[in-house]
Amino acid sequence: MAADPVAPRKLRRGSGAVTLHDVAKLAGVAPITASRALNTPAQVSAEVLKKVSDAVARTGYVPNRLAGGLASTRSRLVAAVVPTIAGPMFLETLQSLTEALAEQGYQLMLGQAGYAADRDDALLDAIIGRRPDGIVLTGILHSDQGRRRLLASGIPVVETWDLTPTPIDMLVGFSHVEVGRAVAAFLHAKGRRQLAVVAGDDERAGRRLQAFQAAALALGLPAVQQVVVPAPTSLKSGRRALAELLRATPAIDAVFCSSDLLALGVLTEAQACGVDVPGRLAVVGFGDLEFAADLHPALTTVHINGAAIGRQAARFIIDTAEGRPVGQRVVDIGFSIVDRQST
Amino acid sequence: MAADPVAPRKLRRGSGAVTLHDVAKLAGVAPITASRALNTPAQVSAEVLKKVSDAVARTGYVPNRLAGGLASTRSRLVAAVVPTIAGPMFLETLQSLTEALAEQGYQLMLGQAGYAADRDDALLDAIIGRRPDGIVLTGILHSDQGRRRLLASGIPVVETWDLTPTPIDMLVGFSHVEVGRAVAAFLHAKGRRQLAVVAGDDERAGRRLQAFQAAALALGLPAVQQVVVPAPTSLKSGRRALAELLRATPAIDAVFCSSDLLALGVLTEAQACGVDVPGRLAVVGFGDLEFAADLHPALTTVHINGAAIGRQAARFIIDTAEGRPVGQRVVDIGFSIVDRQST
DNA sequence: GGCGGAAATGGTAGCGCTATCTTTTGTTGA
DNA sequence: TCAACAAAAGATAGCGCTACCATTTCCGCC
Repeated sequence: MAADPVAPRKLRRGSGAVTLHDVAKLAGVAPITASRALNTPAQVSAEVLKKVSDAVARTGYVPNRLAGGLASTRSRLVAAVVPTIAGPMFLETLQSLTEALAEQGYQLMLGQAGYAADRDDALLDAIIGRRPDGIVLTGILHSDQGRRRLLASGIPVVETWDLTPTPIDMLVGFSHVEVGRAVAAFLHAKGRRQLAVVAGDDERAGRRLQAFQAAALALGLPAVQQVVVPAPTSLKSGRRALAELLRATPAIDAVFCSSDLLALGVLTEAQACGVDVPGRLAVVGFGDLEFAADLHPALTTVHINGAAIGRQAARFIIDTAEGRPVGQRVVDIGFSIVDRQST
Repeated sequence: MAADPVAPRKLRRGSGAVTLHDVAKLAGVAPITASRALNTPAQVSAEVLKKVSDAVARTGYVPNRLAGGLASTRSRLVAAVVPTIAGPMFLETLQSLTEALAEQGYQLMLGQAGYAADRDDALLDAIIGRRPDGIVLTGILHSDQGRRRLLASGIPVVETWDLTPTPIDMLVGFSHVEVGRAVAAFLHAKGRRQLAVVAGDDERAGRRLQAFQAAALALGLPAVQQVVVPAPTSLKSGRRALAELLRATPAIDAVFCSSDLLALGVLTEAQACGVDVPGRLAVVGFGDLEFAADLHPALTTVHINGAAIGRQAARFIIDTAEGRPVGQRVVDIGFSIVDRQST
């Protein structure tokens, strides 16, 4: 065999991985045809389809979606922004979101906004730079400027876990005001009169709290005692808060907590202090986390269908990305009060 | 003004967003210079730097990292695979991983393997297709074939939460066998003799369980009772498991649970049944989740520094991606038993 | 004063894929 | 038989960025 006459300046830059060209060559078709065989198999003859599938199997080819995304301006990436992943509140939403996206070939990128505003900008750069096909906002985006940047980026945005009057784009959530009202009415109907609230220091919990207070007032109840604890909420905060409440106003007969974790803390402290629940004190949580039903006493709480929120958010984004029209851009997923033993 | 003499076939395909070329033009430099001003500012004069920054600010330019990743074969994406995000166990690791990555301009992609093996392949395709600079495995990757594919992909892999004898690549974790042994010795030293285990049905918990049993045997204790519950573990499973244990073997005086959630269930059931903890029954958890310290009684548990695992995993991947040599490729992060009131 | 060499800038050529258009092949009916 | 059209396959030209090489500029120094 003759030696290669030309000594090529081997300026191979690529990753060295199998490319669509390799597959096409092996299958004996043009690259573009191989591309079609993989992406729109209906446009290709059965024979070509087989040759390409075989070539893919033989080479172990995995399409480079960065390249695909660049060429098609569809990255099949979706960003989710949460305050922090450590709080259990949004996990169910994230889980169902990830799953629903994965089923359609989309991948979730996770961004944590933290509970402080100053990282917003860096986070948005990181996200927008990846050109996701959509952004799911769970919990607050702090700055108005951030909202404006998102809008300017042209990326579809789904806000979740809320029902704001002025959504950026699409929205799946429920009314925190309604929750506050409903819980106040619920406790009143159960004969509770001295209501208290333990709420995390975040904007939505604040809205529930205010609505709760207003509703209690409207029902002719005495002033609602309140303790605000730092976000993210924790069992410890709940214990401390109840201790504080009992010290300041021993007569309280119901506590509405802004998370189930807080409620667990309240329950724990009550037990440690010998306060009977629900005899002397009713406790209501928020979120209906998995453990709520099996506590002792089982926790009465506000149930939010977090998984449904995630699925709907995925549907919004995928529909938009695939060019299907999205009819109703605002979905109220509702909530329900699960009446268990703690009230 | 004369009409444009050439009617260009406007085949603008792009996203319409500001590109590096736009910035360069506005700054009056070549695109490549603008690129350097953004990525390696040290290689550029102060004057150019200023012009480019101004142009960026004026246009609101956000670099397209898909294009950058394609050109440089460095996506600055890192994939994390967890069994499910809904279990609280790995959250701390995920959180610190996300943060540590974000600080260096990397973004996390989340993949859920589920507790079943059949989605492995699709998940790997989705991940490998995005050409991440690294993959963090938390919890098991099911199939051996999956491991082989990962290896073949050439992507750096960090396995976490374990200390396997044959790591794929890099590893941050601790020894589950040591945990099992240490807890057995701990309970024995506390005078407990009738040990029991409630363990989730996953491989690592199984290894802790076995080591625990073996150690108990070696210490001359009677056979360890065990209940295996489905993964992911839950409070409910814990309650049921204790009920079952007490029915079958009322004499048990200590329970080692494979998660804090399970331990909370055991504690709850004990309280509901009037079983005194720690008087009659000692309870040990695993994970030291945030709530463990504030339960009543405070939960004795095995502390794992999940945040440290996340940080180390990030360091591994970033060092590898930036071409820095990684010295020690296996890091034993250790564990400790936090002795609180439940034992 | 001019030369070596570093520092700063620019040009070119892709990374691996797909949108768009063009060509070829196959099918049908008048 | 061949125009008329649909289906299948291919050619071309980027997507927006960076690696690599080439060029220019600016010093210091013998």
